[in-house]
Parts: sequence; structure tokens; C-alpha cells
Amino acid sequence: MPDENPTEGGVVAERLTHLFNTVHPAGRKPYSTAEVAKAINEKAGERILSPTYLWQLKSGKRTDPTHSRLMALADFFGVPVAYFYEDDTARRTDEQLELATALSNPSIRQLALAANGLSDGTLNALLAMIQSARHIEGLDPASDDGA
Amino acid sequence: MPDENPTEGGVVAERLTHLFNTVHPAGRKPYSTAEVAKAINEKAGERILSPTYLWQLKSGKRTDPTHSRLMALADFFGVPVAYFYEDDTARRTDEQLELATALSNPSIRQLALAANGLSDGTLNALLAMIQSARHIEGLDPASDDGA
DNA sequence: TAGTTCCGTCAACCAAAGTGAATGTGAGGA
DNA sequence: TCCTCACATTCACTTTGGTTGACGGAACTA
Repeated sequence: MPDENPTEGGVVAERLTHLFNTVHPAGRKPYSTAEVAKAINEKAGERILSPTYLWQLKSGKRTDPTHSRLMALADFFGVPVAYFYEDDTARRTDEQLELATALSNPSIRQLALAANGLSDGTLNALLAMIQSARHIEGLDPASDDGA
Repeated sequence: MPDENPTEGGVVAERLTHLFNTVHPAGRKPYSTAEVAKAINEKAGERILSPTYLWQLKSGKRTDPTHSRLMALADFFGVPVAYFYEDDTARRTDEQLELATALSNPSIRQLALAANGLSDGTLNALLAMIQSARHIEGLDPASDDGA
């Protein structure tokens, strides 16, 4: 039988795809499966998974990985293991994912920490400044899908 | 032959054995593997694992179960999945998420997100501005404990 | 246009996870 | 003593997680 159903086929696939699309250094296109596999293996110092298998997981051909491999993946993307299976963990994590990648830039982390405690008025003024800077540098307006 | 080498079979076996020994209704002897397997399968409404396999995990003959099975076991014994592994991975990701939640001020979130992708020069300029704003508003200079 | 490289995709294969059925053993019970 | 029941243990077998190697297409270069 042709398995078309994307939700039944695998939550893991869905979440993984989402991670690939969203978690990557700014100004860079998404990681390839080969890159991620290589990074994971090198960090671990042993072979954890192959590029092909990672692709199979991502595309739903394989659905239920060994816990140790899932841990390695979660670690790489900086999400808790439960992200791949539990809905509200995923939702909460997603909200923080974009912020977390932004904060992987040391300058931005510094910025955020420095801004902590400032009055709302000042924060708004700063935000306005940043928005025009984005415009000047030819970036998209920052998405503000506030909770 | 005396007790098997406890490290040989892996952490999972050790933890699982401990759970079998300690987690059971008072005034009752420990669950048998068959009991646990049956309980898990009945609760799930489908076959998750066999008694034999559970015993193999417990005794270290099998070491790296599928994540879904591990979840079922953790659920039965009422422990988090991470319990079965020496999970400093989990601890590290948790810390990461803490940083994100710590910055729960929506304005600062917005600020950080908007700043994402800006050039280093602009970021430095912004940081300088923020620093003087702190001064003006009578706040301490932002601590910059790097790393 | 041809050569190179990287990537996603696929199919055949291998190894390890997971099962079923049989054997051994000790505790009751008639 | 013999039977039986519940459990741990073992092993040959099946299933599926995971790998290897190859192919075609897109992007870059000469």
C-alpha cells in the first residue's frame, strides 16, 4: 500500500524536516544531511549514523530510530529528545528555536543581555532603529509572530 | 559464576534492574518481566515488546532499544526517558533552553530576533547605543561574562 | 560542451533489534 | 514422590533499523 499520509508515517520525519529548515546559521542555506551526519560522527568520535540513514529518517522511510541515535540528533540541533515525539515539547521548543539560533551569535547574545532592564520606551526606540538597519542592509523585516 | 560485570551490558541494563528491584507495590515481591511486558502492551493497546526482550534488556543481552520502546518502559516505571542514560546531553540542552526562557521579556525577544543577520558593525553600534541607554536610565553596565 | 562536485534518491544488502517456542529450575500442593 | 505452575534463561528465527554503493540532476567551472 502506498503510504501517503505524512502525519501517520512519522512524527519524527516531520520534526526533523522542520529542524533542517529552521536550524542553521544565519546567512547560510540549510544543512545537508551529509553535513549533519558528518558533524555528529566527528563530534562523537565514532560512527553514529550514515548520511543516507539520516535522509531516510527525514523523509519518513525509517521511523523509529534507536534511542542513542535520536539523542545524537537532538544534541546536534539543540533540542530535547522529547521534541521528536511529544507535541507540547515541540511547540514550546519551536517558539524558542529561532531565538536560540539568533543567540548563537555572541554579539546578539550580548545585545540581548545588555538590553535587559531597559525601559519599554527605550526598547521600542532601539527596535525601531534595528528595523531601519535591517532595511538599510537589505534584510527582510523581522518576523514578529508574537505569542 | 558470580555477578556479571555491571558495566559490560550498559547503563540501560543497570538502571532497568534497579527499577525492577525498587519500583513495585509495597508488600509485594518485584514484578516479573512477563508482568511488566503484559502491562505495557495492554495499556498501549498494541504489542510494544515481548517478555523475552524485556529480560534481554534487563540482563544486558540487548542494549540499544528503539526510542518508542524506551518511552513505554519509562512510562511504566514513572521515570523520565533520560533516566536510562547518563544524560549530560539532556542537561546541556536544558541549560541552552534556560538561557532562552530567561529572556522572557517579549520586547527583548523581539529585539534579538530583529538583530539576527545584521552585520557586525551595526551590531556593535547598537550595543554602544544600548550601553549609553543603560547609563542614562541609571542601570549598571551590562555584565559581559563571555563564553 | 564537457568535467567536477555536491546533493537527494533508490535498491540491495548486512547487522542488530526483537520474537516464539522450548528447556531448566525452584516453590508449593496433593 | 510426582505434578504443576510461574518464572528465568536460551537459541534459532524473523523483522527492521541502518549501511553501502550507484545513479541522475543541479550548480559551478573551464
